[in-house]
Amino acid sequence: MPIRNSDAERVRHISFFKHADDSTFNLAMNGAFLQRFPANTALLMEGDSVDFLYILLDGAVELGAGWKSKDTTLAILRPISTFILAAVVLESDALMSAVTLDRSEILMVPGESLRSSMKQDAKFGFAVSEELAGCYRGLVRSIKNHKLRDSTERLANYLLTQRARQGEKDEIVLPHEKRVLAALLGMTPENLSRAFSKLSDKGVSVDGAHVGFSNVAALERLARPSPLIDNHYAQDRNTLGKAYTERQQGVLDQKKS
Amino acid sequence: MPIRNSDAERVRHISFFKHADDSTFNLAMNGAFLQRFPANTALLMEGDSVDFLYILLDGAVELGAGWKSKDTTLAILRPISTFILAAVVLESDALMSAVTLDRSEILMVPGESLRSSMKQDAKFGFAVSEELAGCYRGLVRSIKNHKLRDSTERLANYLLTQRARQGEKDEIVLPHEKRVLAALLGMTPENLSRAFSKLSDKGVSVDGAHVGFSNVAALERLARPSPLIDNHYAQDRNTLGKAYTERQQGVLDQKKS
DNA sequence: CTTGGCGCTTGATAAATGTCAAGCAGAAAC
DNA sequence: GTTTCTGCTTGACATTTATCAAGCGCCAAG
Repeated sequence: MPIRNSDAERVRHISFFKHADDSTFNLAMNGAFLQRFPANTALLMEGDSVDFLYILLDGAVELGAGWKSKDTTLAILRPISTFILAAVVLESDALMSAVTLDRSEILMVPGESLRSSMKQDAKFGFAVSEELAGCYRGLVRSIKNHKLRDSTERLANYLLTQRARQGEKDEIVLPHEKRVLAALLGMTPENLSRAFSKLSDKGVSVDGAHVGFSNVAALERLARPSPLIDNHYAQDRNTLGKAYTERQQGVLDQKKS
Repeated sequence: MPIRNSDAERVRHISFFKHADDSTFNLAMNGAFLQRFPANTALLMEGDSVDFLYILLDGAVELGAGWKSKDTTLAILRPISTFILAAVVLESDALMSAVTLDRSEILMVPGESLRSSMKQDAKFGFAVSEELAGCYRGLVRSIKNHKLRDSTERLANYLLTQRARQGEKDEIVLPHEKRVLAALLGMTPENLSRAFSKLSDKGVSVDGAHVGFSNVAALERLARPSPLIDNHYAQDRNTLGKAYTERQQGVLDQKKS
């Protein structure tokens, strides 16, 4: 069943699709369809072959991985995000699992349609390259965060990043359960609790999913955020894709001025 | 000074360049030049703006990062490898530093030449997309390795990967100093020593840079290698690029058979 | 040949993090 | 309204990893 125009239009002007002319866009959307999933649905398991590019239009998705009896969370996606782009471009198996955290709407775009339109339209292909480059840079920041900071520093920087994304207010709402945040930051739930406690003397207070800040300067002195690791962009810029949010040219200079 | 044909020819049939026809290749190489650096030369620092794609033709390069007073190694490159591809495609600043470990020959390809040739030739652009996808997948494996395994498990898996790359012999040669390996694996040099000691009862012996294996089955039982984290490809396939080495479609099935 | 420097190993100790258990609060199910 | 379940916090203890120091061996410089 061909995709309804209204569903495809939801991504017409987001991320790398905005660089496609109408014929390229229609070629890319050939065979695409919208699917709705309840919460806690496994969309993909590690090692699965991948035939679709997934575009999260509503809800939340957790990308994860496991080994022996350990699991971890590699990313938590919010609308509008694409995922499994690298595996689709390379026609490879998935290296991550994907599970819905909330009830979600996902646009499934056939891999072959995307690859064909990239090979046919160099400008569109270049835009997808930029998106892949942005995804790569996001992962470089993530591994730097893990290798260079301890667990309290990772939490402190996470909170400052969320605060930037949620409008620089004195209170934010954690976008998911704390055990998911613990897995994302690479620690056990018990240690996330202890890390929040450590931050209480930097003015951080917690009430369920609500986190308050009363001494941002002290928190920043501990966190030492760096534009080379942390990416403080506003949340409503998420739909612009990783190519946009990860470009940041000259950002060291911007920070200094 | 234009690049000598003989220098450009060194990359004519490697990695994504092999997908370029002659005119696209010449456009990509427009303004390229070969440079030789002694060991321990800083090629790039984190935050530097990037104007060239670097291609390591000979020697070794360490990609690293620091924060506060901590440093880590993110990758160690062997010939023939490209690096800083994502920053060039996205026209962004470098998120990693690059330093030669040995005396090295590096081909510098202007970023604008590469981007122009990608935009002009969709097939070549697609090949660069595949390379970026491969680089991304390599980083996914790396972060999974760090988040899911302890330091002894990371060393054990590193050794098995090196053994696969060096021809499945009973002895390998570590390709760089142990303190660099320690930084790559995310531990201090003292802990690398202790991890090697822990592996001695799995048949691992060390004599300088030489590592011997006398009980590979025992080592594999501890290491539990997984094709979803580890990439056992032969070293002479390195010149084929990350798109090739990271594709691995259906590899779970291959491993089982 | 001698001296100095560097890489590495080992020991002792400190810090960070994980594991296990218990209890509380709130929400969901009955 | 009651019961059950889940997420989270806190305590106690174990394990992993880092830090600091000392010493050895080898290589480079003089």
